Amino acid sequence: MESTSGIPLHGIKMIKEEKPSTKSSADEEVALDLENIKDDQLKSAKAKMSAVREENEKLKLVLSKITKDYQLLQMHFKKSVQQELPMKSARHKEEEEPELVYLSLGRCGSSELKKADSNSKVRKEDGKVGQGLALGLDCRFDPSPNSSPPNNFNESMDEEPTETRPHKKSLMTARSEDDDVSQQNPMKKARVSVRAICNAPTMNDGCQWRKYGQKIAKGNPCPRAYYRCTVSPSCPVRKHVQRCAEDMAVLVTTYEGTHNHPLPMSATAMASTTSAAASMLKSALSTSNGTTASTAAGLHGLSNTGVPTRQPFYFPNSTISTSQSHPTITLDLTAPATTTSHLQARSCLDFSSLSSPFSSFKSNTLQTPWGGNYGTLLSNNATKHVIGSTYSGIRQVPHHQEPAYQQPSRETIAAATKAIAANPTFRSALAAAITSFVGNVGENRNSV
DNA sequence: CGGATTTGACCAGCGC
DNA sequence: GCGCTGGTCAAATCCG
Repeated sequence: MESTSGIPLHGIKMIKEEKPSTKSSADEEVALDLENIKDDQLKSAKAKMSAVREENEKLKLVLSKITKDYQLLQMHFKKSVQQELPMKSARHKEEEEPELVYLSLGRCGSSELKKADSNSKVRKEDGKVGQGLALGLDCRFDPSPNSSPPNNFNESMDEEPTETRPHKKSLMTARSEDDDVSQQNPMKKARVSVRAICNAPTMNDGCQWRKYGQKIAKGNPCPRAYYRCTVSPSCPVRKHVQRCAEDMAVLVTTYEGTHNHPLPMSATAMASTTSAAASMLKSALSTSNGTTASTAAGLHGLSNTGVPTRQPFYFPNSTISTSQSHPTITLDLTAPATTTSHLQARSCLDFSSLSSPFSSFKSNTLQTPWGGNYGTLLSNNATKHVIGSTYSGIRQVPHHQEPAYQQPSRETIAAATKAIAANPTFRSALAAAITSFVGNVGENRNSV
């Protein structure tokens, strides 16, 4: 609170200035002057205090609202999960699928699981059965009480086996094991590609990466750089970065895999987003029989037939492709989103800037870990606004005008919760984001 | 000196 | 089977 600290200092300074000038005057005059000065200071201080109190009350209201909404979402989440369980089990019986639904970034597709199961006898020997296959690359809904929520990397890591990255010679054997799975699966690891304007050689997503290769790809004069996550030696996440041939300012970052370790706050935004996108990609492909290009229509909550699906997950300017058997969802952040009026400038991504999601709290705009704001989140068209070009810490260049926080109407909240409840992928991503968000509220308030 | 980066070589998958 | 391409490895090099 700079304003509060500034007032008394100014007052002290005034007193110091006044004292020597009244030295020769009568003591009464001095006393009167001092009293007047003190009164003025007191009044201004009181005014400031009341203003601060008001602001504090506002913040409290906002916080309580967030907490309520969070609890509401949690309730909806639990309810819908309970409701979906019988539906899912019925659906699985139809498709002869295993009970677990794997929404994974590349591994553990249902068919893959079956094949993996067939190989389980072999794999049991080295104790990597099942779980080894799950190795942090999936987000799943598991009816068992021990299951972790999807997209929650911290928790998912806890239940995963701690696999150390095989080095050098052992790498080959490990890769061959991995290949056993991938060779059996025609659909390779899902990828999330992010196109964004970025001047830096790589997009700062808050994670630690080590470059392990560079290659000139076909049809692009710019070399493609290959990175792997070095936060944890066993982390399977890779990314490759390449400038767009058509527009050198556009940086295309493609992520593959899911972190199997706790992420710094600054990195969770991107990880959650890519994971959610990958999960949605998976579901989008499954609804379109896994063939190419469900396209943006599917991402806007419509199936290829134009009929609304159960996926109101919204990624504007996004496309799906399955080139080279790699299902890839591309999030294009270079073009302005049609639904986000206040974020139409070309964006330069810096996900690491999200370490302080409440940076704009002063203006009553609640910054979410996506870099969007809570006002937008619960404004009209709530489901449309949540994830789009507003997501994931977009740093606007030039600085965008921050929208004022709008009190969401009941209908809006109802619509938002309905939409959220309808989509498990969105739910999980939102829950993770809100969890971190609410956590930050607490931290911030404690630190003040 | 240790870690990160560079870069040529190698391997696997895919299409013809 | 062969060539092309993407992806990875690992020795050499760079850098703090």
